[in-house]
Amino acid sequence: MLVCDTQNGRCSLRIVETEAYVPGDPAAHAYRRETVRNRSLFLRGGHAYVYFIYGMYFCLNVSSEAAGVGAGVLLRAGEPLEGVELMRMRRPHAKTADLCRGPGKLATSLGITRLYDGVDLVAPGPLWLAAGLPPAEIRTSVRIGITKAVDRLLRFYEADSPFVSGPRKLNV
DNA sequence: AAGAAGATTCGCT
DNA sequence: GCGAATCTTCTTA
Repeated sequence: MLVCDTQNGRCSLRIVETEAYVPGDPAAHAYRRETVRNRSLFLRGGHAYVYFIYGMYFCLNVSSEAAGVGAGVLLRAGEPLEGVELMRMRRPHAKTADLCRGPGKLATSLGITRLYDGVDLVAPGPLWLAAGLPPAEIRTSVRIGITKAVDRLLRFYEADSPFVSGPRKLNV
């Protein structure tokens, strides 16, 4: 689960879809070198990397390797748990099932901005990861929206979740 | 110094 | 299904 506290209250969700961006991966933001933008990917696993994309959306990653390596897991979709009303205020036109269906939507619904970049997600703070109900079955597919390393099966999603974004074909 | 691309979403056709 | 919105960052000249 992912929990986010803001001035307006608490929101939480159960993570149902992720994508891995691994060391040596041409599609990864950390592929070339450490920069001001991607430095959080180089923190010890469990830190937030929040970036701004397409001039309007934020996306949240969890760094996933030892300090200095540079890798992360993009949180693509979640099942809303706490704070559904607050999420609805942030995305007034979305149906409940769509509140966190997609990386930009997920960040918007939870109120995640670059202010959360670099936060330790396994320590007390405004944003953290918590244990939740594990998925019954995890499936894989190619990653969505990238142009490099397009064949790698590094997208992971809960098989039967209605809160997953994008295609749900088995191992494609 | 300038330009293009980008781990997306939404609205319209 | 397609294109616009919108801006930061990195690359190239």
